[in-house]
Amino acid sequence: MSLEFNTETEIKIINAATEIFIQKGKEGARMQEIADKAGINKALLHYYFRSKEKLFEKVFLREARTMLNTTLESVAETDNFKEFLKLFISNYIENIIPRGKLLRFVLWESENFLNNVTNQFFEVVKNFGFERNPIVLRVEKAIADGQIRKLDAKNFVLNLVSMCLFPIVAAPVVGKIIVDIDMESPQFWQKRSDEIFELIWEGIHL
Amino acid sequence: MSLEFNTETEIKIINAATEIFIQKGKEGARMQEIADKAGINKALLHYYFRSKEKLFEKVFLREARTMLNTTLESVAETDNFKEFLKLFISNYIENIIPRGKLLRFVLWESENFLNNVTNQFFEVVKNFGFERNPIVLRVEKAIADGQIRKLDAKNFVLNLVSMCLFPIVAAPVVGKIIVDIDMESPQFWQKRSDEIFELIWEGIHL
DNA sequence: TATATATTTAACCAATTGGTTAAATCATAT
DNA sequence: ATATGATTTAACCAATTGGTTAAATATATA
Repeated sequence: MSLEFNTETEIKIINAATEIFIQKGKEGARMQEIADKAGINKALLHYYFRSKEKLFEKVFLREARTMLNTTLESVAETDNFKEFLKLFISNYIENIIPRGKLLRFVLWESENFLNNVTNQFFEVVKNFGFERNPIVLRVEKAIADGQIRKLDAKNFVLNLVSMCLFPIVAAPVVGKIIVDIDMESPQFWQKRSDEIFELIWEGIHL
Repeated sequence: MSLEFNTETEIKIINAATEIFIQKGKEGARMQEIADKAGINKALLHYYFRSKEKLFEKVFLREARTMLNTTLESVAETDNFKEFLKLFISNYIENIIPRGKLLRFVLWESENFLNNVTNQFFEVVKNFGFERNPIVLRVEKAIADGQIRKLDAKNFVLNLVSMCLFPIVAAPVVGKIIVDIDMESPQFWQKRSDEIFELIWEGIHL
C-alpha cells in the first residue's frame, strides 16, 4: 500500500487523522472530528478515503514507519562501540521523548496489523542499506572485534531498547508514582542517558 | 472507591467486563457483549453498574492494582542482594508474561486515571507494609551495605523494570521483527532472565 | 469559454449504542 | 404463604455514528 500523499487536501486529512487517532485510538476517533480538524467536510473526507478503516490503516502504517525510522536514525556511525553506545542512547531517547503518546498508540493498536508492521520494518531496514537489524549487527561486530565481552546480541539489544523506550512509554504513570522526579525536564533525561550507558558499559566492557 | 465485589452476579459482570475491556479498550467495548459474556442481560448490567463509564472505572482501577500487586509480589525476601536481583527478575517476568495484554491496556488507558493510579500505588505499597517503593529501598540498602557500587537508585530500578516489562509489552511487534526467537517459549524467557541478570550484575557489583 | 475536477452544502439513512422502563418471573428467607 | 429482592423479557428511546447522495459552487486547466 502506498503511503505517499500528494495533494494538499490529502495531506491535511492525513495529518488531522493522525493527530486524532493517536489521541483517541481507532475506536475513540470520530470521522466528523477528523474532518473538522482538517478544515474540510465529511463528504470530502470519504471522497478521499473511503472508510474509517482504510484511513486508519494508512495513518497507522505511516506512524509505525515513523517509529522504525526514528530508531534507525538514532544509530551513530562510529567504529568505537563505546562511543556508538553512548550516542545511540542519548539520540534515541531525545528522538523518542516527543513521541511517547505515539509509542503507546502503536503498541496498543499494533496487534491488528502485525504483518504490515513486519513488512514496514524490513522495508525501513533495507532503505537504510542493511540486510538485518543494524543495531544487532553492530553488537555482533563489537563482540567479534573484541570490544565487548561475549553475550547474546539480540537480548542485549532488547535490553538496550527497553531501557530507552519503556520509561517514555510509561512516563505518565511512572512520573506520578516515582516522586521527586520531573520527567518533563531535559536534565532528567540527560542524567538518565548517562545512567543507562554506565550500567550497560560496566556490564559489557572487557 | 470500593473495589470489592460481593454477589456472584457482580463478580460475573466484573470478570466479563474486565475481559472485554482489556481486549477491546474502553471505546471498543460494547455493553451488550459484556452482558452476554457475563451470562446476563443488559437491564441487569445497568442495574448493577449504572453506566459504562462507572463500570470501566472499577475494572480499570482493579486491574491497575493487580499490576502493582504483581510487581510487589515478585520481590523476594533475602539479605543477599545478588540473590534478590536474580529472583526478582525471574519472578517478575514469569508473573507478567500472562499479563502482556493487560499491561498494554493499562498503559494505553491510564492517562485518564492518573491520580487514581497514583492512589492505588501508595495503597498497595502500604498494604505490603512499606512507606516507599520497596525495590528502591532495597537498592539503596544494598548501596549502603556496600553490596553494590554507588548509583542512582531510581534510575536503576527504572532500568530493571524496563528490561523486564518492555519486551512483554511489545512482544507482538518484537516477536515479529526479531526473527529466530519464539517469545511464546518458556526457554526464551528463562534465558532472557539470565541475560538481564548478568548484564545488570556485571554492571553494578563491586 | 468550455471542461473537468475539487469542494461544499445539506439533507438523509440505516445501524448501532448506551441507557431506560415496566411488567413478569424466579428464588429465598421469614 | 407471602413479601422481598434478583433476574428476565422485550419493547423502547434518543443520540451518535459511519457513510451516502445529489445538486450547487468554486477552481483551475485546456
